[in-house]
Amino acid sequence: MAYNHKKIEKKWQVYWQDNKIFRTDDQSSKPKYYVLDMFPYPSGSGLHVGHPLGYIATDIVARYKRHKGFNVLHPMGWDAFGLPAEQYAIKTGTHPSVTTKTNIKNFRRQINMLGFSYDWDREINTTDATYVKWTQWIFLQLYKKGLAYEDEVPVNWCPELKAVLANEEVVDGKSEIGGHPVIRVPMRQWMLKITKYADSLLDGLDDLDWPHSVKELQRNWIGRSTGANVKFSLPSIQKNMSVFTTRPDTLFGATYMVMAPEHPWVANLVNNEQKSAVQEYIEIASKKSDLDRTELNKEKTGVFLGAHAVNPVNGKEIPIWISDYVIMSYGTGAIMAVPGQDQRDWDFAKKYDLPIIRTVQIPDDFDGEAYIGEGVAINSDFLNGLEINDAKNKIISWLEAKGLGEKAIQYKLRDWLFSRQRYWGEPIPIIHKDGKTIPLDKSELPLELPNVEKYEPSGTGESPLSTIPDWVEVKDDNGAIIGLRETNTMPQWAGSCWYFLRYIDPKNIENAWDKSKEAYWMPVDLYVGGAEHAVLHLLYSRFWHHVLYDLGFVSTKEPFKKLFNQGMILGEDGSKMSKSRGNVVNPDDTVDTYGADAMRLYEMFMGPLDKAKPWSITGLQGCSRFIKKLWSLLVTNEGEFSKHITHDDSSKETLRYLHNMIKRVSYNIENLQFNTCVSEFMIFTNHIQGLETINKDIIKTFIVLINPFMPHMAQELWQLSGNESELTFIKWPNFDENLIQSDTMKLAVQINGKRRSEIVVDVTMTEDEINEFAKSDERILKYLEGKQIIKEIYVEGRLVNLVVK
RNA sequence: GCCGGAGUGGCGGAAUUGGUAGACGCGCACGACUCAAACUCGUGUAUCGAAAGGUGUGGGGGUUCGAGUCCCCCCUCCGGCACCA
Repeated sequence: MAYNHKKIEKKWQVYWQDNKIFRTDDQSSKPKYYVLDMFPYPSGSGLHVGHPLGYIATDIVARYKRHKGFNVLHPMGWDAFGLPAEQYAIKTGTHPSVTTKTNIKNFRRQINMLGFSYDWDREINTTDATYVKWTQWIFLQLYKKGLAYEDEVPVNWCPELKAVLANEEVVDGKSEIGGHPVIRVPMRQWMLKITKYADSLLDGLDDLDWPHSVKELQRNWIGRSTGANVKFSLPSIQKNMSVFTTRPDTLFGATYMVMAPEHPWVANLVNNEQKSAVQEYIEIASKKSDLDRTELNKEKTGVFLGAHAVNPVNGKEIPIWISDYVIMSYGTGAIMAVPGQDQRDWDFAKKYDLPIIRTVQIPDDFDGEAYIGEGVAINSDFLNGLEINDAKNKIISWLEAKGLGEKAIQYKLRDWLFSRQRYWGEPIPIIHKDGKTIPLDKSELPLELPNVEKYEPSGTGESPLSTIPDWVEVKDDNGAIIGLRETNTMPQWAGSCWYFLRYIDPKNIENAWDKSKEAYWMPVDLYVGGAEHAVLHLLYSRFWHHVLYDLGFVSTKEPFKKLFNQGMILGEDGSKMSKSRGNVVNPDDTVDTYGADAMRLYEMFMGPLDKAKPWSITGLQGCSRFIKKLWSLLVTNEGEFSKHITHDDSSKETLRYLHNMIKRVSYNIENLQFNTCVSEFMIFTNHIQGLETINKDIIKTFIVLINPFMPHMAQELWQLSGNESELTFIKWPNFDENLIQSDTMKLAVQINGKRRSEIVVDVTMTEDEINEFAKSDERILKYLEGKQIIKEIYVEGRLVNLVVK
């Protein structure tokens, strides 16, 4: 009987669901294994074949670990707040929760059709009130710890749309919708003090089993640099200007100072003569969009303020300029310019004819401009002759002793802009009263979204919530207004910062999670998802987790022990799958035609999980062919287990194939190398295809091995073989190294490292015997004629290499 | 520019981490089955050469008995950051 994937896959999916085979016990004497997927945003367009790639991999690991005797937590849920549903609501008036519900239904159907072993009793949805409650609760923990504050920060304001836009809604300085100009305008926002955790987040990376590239990305993003703050006095306004530098050793070479155009002191510093030029420059700089700024990078511009600063090491007066190559938001918004040792300063100095003093000895063969290499200090008074590091230490001590500066650390990382002027997000649980902020009490949570008529932002750029007085105004029993609710909502990142904790205890109404359950399950053992989340999601959720750890709510500092990024599946044309290219492959069609097992198997067979690789319909057909072939090998036309499957003893050769497969498949699953596992199945199948009879126990072992990859067919075969016990929990087989050994082995014989012949020897032969045998080989003899053997190298089970002269 | 990753047959990719390069699959060719085609099965398939043999893992050097694998220089592609002082 030909393999009927539709019937069989449906049958087992219903069986798994009805019998709750994958329901996970909260506590167990078994060791735990927590394998997590990055949960999806349920978009309207559904999945394409690339989306479930990571889910297939984690499902294989989950099923494998169950065979290995682990209590496996493998949940799925929905990151359901987000812009598309809100935009759809603005367009059609459909409430986002309605859209979300529909989309989730479709996503769940698509995910289920692939036969994943999720514990659906733990399904979560970030937009459920029961979930929002705890997202808000965590926000309040951060607030109470002093990590949430309000600040005026620039946002993307589109005057035409009267709306604040997210970065992804701004393309080339214009709104994505309509192409209207977008400018940066300061607005009151909620910020989270992630910078306070910069060191903690940096240090935590060291011990994580994460891709090297992701760790590097996060390190660069945090961007820690060490140096010193140096005080320059500003005589004209009788203030001190502190600047950050990583090269305090070059202080004697600081020949001018540059401030960001937006620096608040500029207005005070500028003299009358320069006033109009400075104002004009500030004007132009403020109008530059981000794109212009990068384009104009090539040529540096700036204006002299007509004021001076005093270099603390030598008392010299140096001119102060403004230029947009200095950023207000890093350090103090001002720099000491050392053109001799910094190329940017060199370029600027050359253009405006400012003095250049080298303070590090350049090598004889140096022909560049600014010199940033190693060398001893020159032109630097008491630092002269010192290597860079020694000079740094000495000048810092000197500055500290005189009260003119100190050692300092700076980060590129900025605080997290946590508020959005949107409807479809978690309301921030804060009440404003008399200029103060009052957090809601836990008992008042969740603070739910009210129904609104319109989803557009209010004309002032505030969220649509601000247009509902009933909701905004908090009244006492007499109806008097005692406060106003915060109308900003949280960003989409909020829900995904802690969802892995809620899976542990999804129905808990007393607490976000039970502490003992958390202690049992955390950390996540394996986390698989796309590389696009390398920084933001993974940094934000680590930040929250570090805070929760410091507050004693969680038992581990780091949430994700091992991280893996699955690669992209490209279209058949080798480019990214997209509707506009028309190269999207739909999993519904694929599963319908070839079945879930074939799709799972093919996606794993395509290549290494982390690499990008193109889809190939013929490749998929190859895997489908393999499944049908294996089926027809084991099952008769009448749908019964084949008569060739007997209790006859297996040949040594077959046992060797089997145990080799067990060894390699086990090792390769542990190392997430699923493509080679599929090869192993094919090699074994090719072998048994040529046999008269096959031992039944061997086939039963084989069924366990393929179960993680092709669970539907494995279950069906398991049932046909007459097994009553549940396949999911059958013990994973061990391999016997002795059975992998053959009686004879093939060795290459090399002359001077070049392969010249091949010999078959008995495994019992000694090294000397093998060497002698190799030397007597007919093809080797002619290479030895008239030569002298100076060395004989035997590599066990591999080769003999004869070095001749 | 800086940081990270990758370059192996016609294609996707293997190679126990220094030991017979090209497993497995796709594609292709030939053969069997068929009136025929599809399916299925079998055989072959890095490359040059009639053969003996030579050459081959982006290019060039090096270490080694032996290099796809280690070291140095260079090229190309992908991802990220982008005046961070």
